[in-house]
Amino acid sequence: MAPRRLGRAFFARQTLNVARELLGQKLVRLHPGGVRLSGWIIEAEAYIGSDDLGCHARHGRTARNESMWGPAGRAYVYFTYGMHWMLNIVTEAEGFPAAVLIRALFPDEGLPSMRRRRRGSPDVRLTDGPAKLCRALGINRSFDGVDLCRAETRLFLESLPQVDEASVTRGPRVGLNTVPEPWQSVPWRFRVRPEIVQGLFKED
DNA sequence: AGCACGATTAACT
DNA sequence: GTTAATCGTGCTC
Repeated sequence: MAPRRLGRAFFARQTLNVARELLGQKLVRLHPGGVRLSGWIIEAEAYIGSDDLGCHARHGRTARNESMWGPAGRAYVYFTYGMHWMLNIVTEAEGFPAAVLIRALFPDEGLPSMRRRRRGSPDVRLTDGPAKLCRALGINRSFDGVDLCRAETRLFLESLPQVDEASVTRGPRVGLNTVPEPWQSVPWRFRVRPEIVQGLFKED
């Protein structure tokens, strides 16, 4: 049975639901030449609107965060710390700035390419951070604004069964250390339980 | 024009 | 646990 691509309707919903339901879905990067790089999403965070003081949209609409204001199902890719790219997927209605940050993957296809891009990292560290997975998959500025729902894109998501509730943990978002409350502590981070991810690595 | 800092990572004590 | 790396971005002057 051929896997189905996640379409616009999946992303054009409440960001918290999208973030939760992205767990277990497969992120696929099509390499030039047809090689597939992919991994299952195991961690994601919601950033919701310009009132959310942890969200880049708190500055209003700017050149950098423009993609977040666009239609759902596009990539919002930004540069930070002078060296790292981060991948988000835009959610909700066009004109409302919200997105889900993809924070970690369990690597599946294209391991040799990922190892080349992330030279020196063991497989368990290949895609276990938001900047690491962008590096491993070769995601950079050129992906900002790309529509992940179109047939010919080189980046998209494939639909897989939902991760069951018992396998999911929820908590505060990471790295918002100077953000005012309640935004620093709202439980908008979703993860597949670490012990389950460890089990996935052991199966290989 | 200048400045402080970031949705992080790897290396080190 | 602490810190350097490294530069685009948004804010202040």
